[in-house]
Amino acid sequence: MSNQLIQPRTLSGFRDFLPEMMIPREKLMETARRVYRSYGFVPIDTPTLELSEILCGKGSEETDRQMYRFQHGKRDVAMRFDLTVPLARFVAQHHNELGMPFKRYHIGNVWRGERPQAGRFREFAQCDFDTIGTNSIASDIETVLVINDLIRAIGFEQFKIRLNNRKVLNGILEKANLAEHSVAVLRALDKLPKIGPEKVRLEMLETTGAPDSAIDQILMLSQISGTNREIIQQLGSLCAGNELAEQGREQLADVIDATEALGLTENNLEIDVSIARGLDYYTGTIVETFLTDLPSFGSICSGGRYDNLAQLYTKQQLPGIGASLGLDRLLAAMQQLDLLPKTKTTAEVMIVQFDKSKLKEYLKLAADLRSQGIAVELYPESKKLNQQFKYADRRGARAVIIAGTDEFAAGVVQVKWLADGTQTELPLTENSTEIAEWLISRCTK
RNA sequence: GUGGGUAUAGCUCAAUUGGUUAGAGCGCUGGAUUGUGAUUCCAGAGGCUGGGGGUUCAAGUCCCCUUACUCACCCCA
Repeated sequence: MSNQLIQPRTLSGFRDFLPEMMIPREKLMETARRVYRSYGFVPIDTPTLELSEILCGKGSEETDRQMYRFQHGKRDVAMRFDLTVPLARFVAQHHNELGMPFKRYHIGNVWRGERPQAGRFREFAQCDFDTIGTNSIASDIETVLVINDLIRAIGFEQFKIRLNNRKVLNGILEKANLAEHSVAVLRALDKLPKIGPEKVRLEMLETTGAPDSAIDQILMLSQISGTNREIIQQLGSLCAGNELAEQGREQLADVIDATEALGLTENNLEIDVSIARGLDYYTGTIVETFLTDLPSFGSICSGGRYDNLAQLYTKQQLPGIGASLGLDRLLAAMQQLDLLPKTKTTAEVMIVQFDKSKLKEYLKLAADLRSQGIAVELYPESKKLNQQFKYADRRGARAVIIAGTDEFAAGVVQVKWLADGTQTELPLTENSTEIAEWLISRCTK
């Protein structure tokens, strides 16, 4: 027998989640679910593994390179790179059963074999929501509203949703006779806030070989500034004469009008004509979302409109729009901003096991409180009180219930509130209702 | 995938120009305290200095490889 131990470790870009990280992580998922459901999105799931021909067909060379892919027996399989391509396969396969329009959300892990960095992992969860089967601008507006609700429900007020429209970009590219270079031009344009107009210009000249005058036309976009309405106005002359661009500009105006009427301000929603996003399938509205306090983390929620989601798998034309919350990136950002609670417990209340002979009474009290909606933990051993208290405190419980010989004789319990150390005596009645009420009134604060 | 930086206890960091047995704070376990956490005092556990190889009388320290993290690209949640 070898006594050589295997060093416990995880693959680069893959992580363990300890309880204090997993508790807020699950809470984020619950928040996302709640917000999505409030708009009528319904949950689906798809396999993490698919045939490579399903996942690789659509992507660029870059996504193919990042895909985890292997042979299993005779099959060539791959791990999903995002949740959108599986959705395309899913709706192509099931659209008769689903009916259109179809609004789904999907929370799941995806895998990308790229170099990890802060907020960038090789395995991470995405929380997608999409509306399939409609071109209505109402869906574009709702997509922005969902993102706004979602980020606020998570607890942020300092964030910026950046809005743009690919029709504006593509229309202006057409006007400048640069349509054939759209990928290179948009890729360079996307870097505008990061590297500035001069470097963007150089990159465009280098990659396209287009004349200065054409590049200048594109770079007019970098001159645009002001309020959302001013930007729309300034876009007027840039878009003039190109149907696609004008259509895009109108859609931008529609989204701004509607969301403004519902109370979204420029603090949280801003047109940014330089953003281009995922260069493969977006065709209309595009959005990305940044935390004001951590802009370098990149977008935590991005998406956009596409004309034909499932064209690889069906002849049905399926337009749609959706976005994806980068749950693990957001979690990493919150950790860096020290916004995560330190709690290591899921029970707000702990009962100490004071008197071993009263185990049944403790179990009954715990069951009573649970049935009234309180998460309760009974300390598993009848150890010294100070150790039991220490456990409750270290894990982040809010209250401890103590019942010893004296209390049982008097028909009461002591409830200690750990934050301030105060102790309250409450009657131990048939269903522990008074104790439950007291705890509920304190714990919800 | 390309290029730079870093790696010492669970965490944050020490350790003369290479020189005895690698230290501290926090955290963890127990005790002081058999009816009370967070404060105080005491004790203990925890390190093949990320892993492997090399130079040297001698390596945490110098060299090479590797792995992980990190930053910039690429791309993107």
